[in-house]
Amino acid sequence: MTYKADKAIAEFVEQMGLILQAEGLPRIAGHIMGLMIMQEGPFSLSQLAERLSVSRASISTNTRLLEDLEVIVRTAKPGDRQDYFKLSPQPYARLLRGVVRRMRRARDVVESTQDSLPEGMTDTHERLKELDAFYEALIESFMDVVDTWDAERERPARQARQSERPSA
Amino acid sequence: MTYKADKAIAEFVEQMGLILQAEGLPRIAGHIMGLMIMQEGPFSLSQLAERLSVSRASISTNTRLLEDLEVIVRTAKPGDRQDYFKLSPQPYARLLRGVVRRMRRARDVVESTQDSLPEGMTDTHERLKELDAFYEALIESFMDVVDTWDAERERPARQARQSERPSA
DNA sequence: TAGTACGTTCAGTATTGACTGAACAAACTG
DNA sequence: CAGTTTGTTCAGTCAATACTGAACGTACTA
Repeated sequence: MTYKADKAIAEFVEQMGLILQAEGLPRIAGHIMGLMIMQEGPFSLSQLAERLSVSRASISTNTRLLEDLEVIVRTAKPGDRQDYFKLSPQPYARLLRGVVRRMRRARDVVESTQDSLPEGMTDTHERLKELDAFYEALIESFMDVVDTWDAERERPARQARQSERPSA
Repeated sequence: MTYKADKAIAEFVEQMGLILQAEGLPRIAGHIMGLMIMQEGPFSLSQLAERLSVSRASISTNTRLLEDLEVIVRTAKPGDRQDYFKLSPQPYARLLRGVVRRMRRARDVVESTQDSLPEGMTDTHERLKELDAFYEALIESFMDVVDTWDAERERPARQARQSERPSA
């Protein structure tokens, strides 16, 4: 019964749009990512536009965005001039790396404030120190998750079989 | 030299506005939080409005938001009808709890999709399983950070001295 | 070379939501 | 009771930005 599948796919694509949107990304980027989770692809730009009922311009900008975030990769088919897109091998870990970058920048703000603040303000320095320590713990914790994920990726595990190894 | 301090404070308040905004919260919420990190307060609603040069309406809605997120607490001064606000004891850990809640909802989407998807789609199920495992690892990692923070809070440490114990 | 397919970019539109001013309700003061 | 003070809420405005259609540049094809 393929109707049930279609409905589940449509629902998931829609929800991923909302989830990514809550993370500050365009909704369509979430739709693209959601679709690629549900169906491996690869998809051409035109296919994505038609499948998601949005303009090719939107697909172009959002695929480039996801490409910059290293969530998807652009591939080619022999004898076909179109660009094709599919999920990159470890899309979630790569996405998380971007989050870590953002948190590092936030931490930089805290630390530069610590530097430029007069010594006398002891209480303020303590609160900043606490915030800095919090960021440190969080970043470290994130990196742990990413590293664990990458380690798992070393041995071509069952959970990511096809097209996993870059030098196939 | 208090000019240097004022400049550092203004800069930090502004930056916290941008950081919180990047996390999907209103900029003014970041300003409030930033100010309270730099100066302990407590601040009345009117004080915040004047200090940050925004309307009292904005302060009202944003203090309520931060209150819901458990980042700040509303207090009272004897013989003063105004509400006063200051950072809650472990504001960052509490904020993180909200993030965890959001991620749990996202994970729910993944799992309900797994349930409603026909068994036959093996590859899709594997990708969803990977995403689910990723969320699981992330949530667990977050909870670890929060728990560690809370444990540290148990013994009234040096890094959070005044007004730390609820039953003073 | 002209023609076509493909992806990108740019100006314009539409939507979202942050912020404001004003009206309002509740609690206090004389 | 009338008059303040305080916080909330609501309609309206404004700014940010996601998305579209059209124009453009490039590369392939006949």
